[in-house]
Amino acid sequence: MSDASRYNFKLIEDKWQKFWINNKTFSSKINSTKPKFYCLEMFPYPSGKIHMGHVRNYTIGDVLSRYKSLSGFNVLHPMGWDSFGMPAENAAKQNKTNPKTWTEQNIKNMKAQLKKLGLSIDWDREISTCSPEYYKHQQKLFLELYDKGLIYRKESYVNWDPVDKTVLANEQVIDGKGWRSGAIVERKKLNQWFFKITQFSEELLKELQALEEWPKKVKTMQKNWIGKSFGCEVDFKIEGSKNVESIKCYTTRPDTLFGLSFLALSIDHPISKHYSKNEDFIKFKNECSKAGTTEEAIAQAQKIGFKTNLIAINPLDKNTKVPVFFANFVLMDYGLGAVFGCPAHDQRDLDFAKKYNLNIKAVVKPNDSDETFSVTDEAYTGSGILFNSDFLNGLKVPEEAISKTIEILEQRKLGVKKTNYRLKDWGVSRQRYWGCPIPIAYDDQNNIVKIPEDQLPVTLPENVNIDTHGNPLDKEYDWKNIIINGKKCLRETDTLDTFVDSSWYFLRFCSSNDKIKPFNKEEINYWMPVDQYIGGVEHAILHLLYSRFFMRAINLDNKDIELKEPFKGLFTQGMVCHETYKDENNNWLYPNEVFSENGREYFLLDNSKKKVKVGPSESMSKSKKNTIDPEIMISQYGADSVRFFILSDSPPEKDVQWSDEGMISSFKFIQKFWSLSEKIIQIIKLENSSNNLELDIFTNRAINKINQALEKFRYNIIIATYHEIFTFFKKIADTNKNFKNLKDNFEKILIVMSPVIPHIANECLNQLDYGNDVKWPTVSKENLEDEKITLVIQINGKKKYTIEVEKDIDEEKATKKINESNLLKKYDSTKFVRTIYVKNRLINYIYN
RNA sequence: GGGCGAAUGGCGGAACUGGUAGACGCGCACGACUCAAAAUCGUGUUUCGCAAGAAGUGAGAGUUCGAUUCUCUCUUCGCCCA
Repeated sequence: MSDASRYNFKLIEDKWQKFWINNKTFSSKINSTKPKFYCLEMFPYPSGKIHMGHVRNYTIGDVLSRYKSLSGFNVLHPMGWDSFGMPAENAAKQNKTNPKTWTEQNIKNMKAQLKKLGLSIDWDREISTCSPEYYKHQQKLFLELYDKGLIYRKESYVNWDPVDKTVLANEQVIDGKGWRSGAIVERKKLNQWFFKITQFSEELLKELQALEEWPKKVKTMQKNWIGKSFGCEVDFKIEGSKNVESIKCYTTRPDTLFGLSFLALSIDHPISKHYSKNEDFIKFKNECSKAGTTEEAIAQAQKIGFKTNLIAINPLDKNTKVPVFFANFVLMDYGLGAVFGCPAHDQRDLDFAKKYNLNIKAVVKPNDSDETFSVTDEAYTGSGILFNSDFLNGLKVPEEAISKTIEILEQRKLGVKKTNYRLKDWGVSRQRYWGCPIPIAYDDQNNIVKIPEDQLPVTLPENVNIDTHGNPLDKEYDWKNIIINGKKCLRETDTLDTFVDSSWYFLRFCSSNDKIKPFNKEEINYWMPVDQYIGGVEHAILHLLYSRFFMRAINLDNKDIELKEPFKGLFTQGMVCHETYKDENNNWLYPNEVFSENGREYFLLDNSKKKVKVGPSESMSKSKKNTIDPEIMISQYGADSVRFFILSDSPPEKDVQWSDEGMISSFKFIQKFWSLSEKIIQIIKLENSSNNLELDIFTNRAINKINQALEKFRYNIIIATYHEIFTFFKKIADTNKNFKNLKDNFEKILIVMSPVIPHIANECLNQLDYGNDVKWPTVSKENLEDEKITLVIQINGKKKYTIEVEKDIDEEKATKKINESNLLKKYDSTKFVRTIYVKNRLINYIYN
């Protein structure tokens, strides 16, 4: 290939990117004459540079957006920045800059990088959650939801880092220690703001069902997260106290009541107030707070208890009296903060019982065991039959036993059936600077005061000292002290969880230029819901659940918006993976620090004698240095090549391996395609020759294949089809004949290639003098299948021969043809039983 | 421990509702061009076998004329929850 004919992607890609911006090609406006399509990818955190995960995510969305747009939809495809959050604060501490400058610089860089990918984004709708233009609306929404009673303040436990004097998110607690300071994390009670998501537990669960275009996996995950369980509240009469008459426990296993061995209460149970002066109890309570707040931390922590002098009576058996403990594994937020212990059939209870030498009585035996069945080291939680249980003996567990026991308890007024949810209210307070200020203050009596409308927005003070322990806002006295309605007040210094920012951004995109309201009715009702949402499966639970909650919260008592589910379709893409490399000292190495000649043995690039240890392919991460920089790839191979490669090797929902060979091969494809296109453009200038029917048929089928792959997100199949297209059109071009239908078919091909490789496809179309009104080609039903088909001849279900026959012929004609061919001569006709004929596919001869 | 999913050539992966397994790409081999190499183009490439042919979709069973596809058991891996 001569250099002159080489495709200059830098020139062409730059040209088209400018063209799209100058012509506002992707700007979106309400248009009632067209069907709308809202395509949204999860917006990025502005960390500084885009990574391959972004490239994959946004390429998938871009292919869909461009396809829908060419197919006649009015497409909304916006982009923004999830720009509040901890990394900005950490970076500010490290680099002595401020979070705002750092974030804005990152956005600038990343926006330029995204533009180089050639994405069809309406940049006029760009939003950034850290800008007051965005969060002022969020503060209004906060107050609205507060007025609706969906937000409240209560004391709650947090993971407390005693060194950094800060609250940690669950994922920042690693092995019970703070991720930054390494200090042992404590449980600490703080006043915090909560969103009442549990008000919608049932709705959020039930309405998952209607989300037909969501992956089943994600729906299951949400279902488990909400965790609906059926059980019952049981009343236990108490002896040994003047203050306490009875304790209510929640249980999902009332059938094991005859195995009762103790009651366990949360240290926050109302009864604990009777022990507030008991020194041993206070000691115990302190002991309990030396552990994290995650369910996992609590499950793994050693089970400890504080024995009270109370005695509980089994409601079904007055003769069984058991001790009452406070225990660290019981949580006040779940159920009633009190459970009954049945050690034989619950591992946690068993561990506890063994530690405190409590009774262990089995009441469920496996179907194949007899009355001597007992439990020693491992609790039995499987199915079976009740025994040792008086009048409950013989009931099947779980089918009849649970419901029957609840029935009896209800009849005797000893308990009530109860539904419980694992889902807890959403704590949104963060003791940090770089987040949306909560628009609340407190008067001198510590009463909650809403910031009045005319004092909104509450903007973050600038030039604060970030490099400090605890929340920097606490020390901003000028900012904190305010006057509301003539009264001195103190601002709330907590900021909002960044999940709040992303719980409604998809609404803001619909009206991102509305200065007054967060969003307006007309635009929401036109664009929403998001038709296709695309992002990583790591957000399957929290972000998506919070967004679903927000939609309902906004909807409550609001007749303007009818919508409940924000995301009609959801697609979760897989990760981009790469091998990992380590040097002899186990330091991670970047892929561009190593080289290999055979793909098996790797050496250091700057010292070819030093061998490199190759680890398994894992999702790209900065910490393991197994990253490939998209910016370098784009500058080296061009955006079209990178887009082409990132879709080529695996279906989008699965993980994809980054491969240098694959990247180069994609680049070569673009080059080859350019030469082919140049040749075809020359051929088209020649004198017309005849029509080529094969050309029509091939193009029609290829487009049909691409359509089907597009609808099913099988983007790797699209790439395979592009390769087939190339091979076919190369053969056509090699004839050097300008078939009458060549130009038309080649144009169609360029259009169906344009979603993946928009720059080169548009440039080729342009060189063919194709106008600006590009429309997706239609597929004709004719010629989708061949006139002649290959019929398979099977003997006893195994393929033996094939034979060419006309399409749709019946068995009789096919048999005649086979008999003429003498193919079956060697089979013993006396042993013949019958045939099975599947039209256009096969004929199966059955012999004995 | 529970839930969900996956397993197909040397590698990434195709295969519509049960009907020709291995599309397409990578890699590899051979050939053309070249003094030579790179690049490019062409041909071939599941395994065993010279061939005819046989076997073959993680393992084992089952349903069926026919199973990568449906059912059961097991193994391994991944994800989520604990």
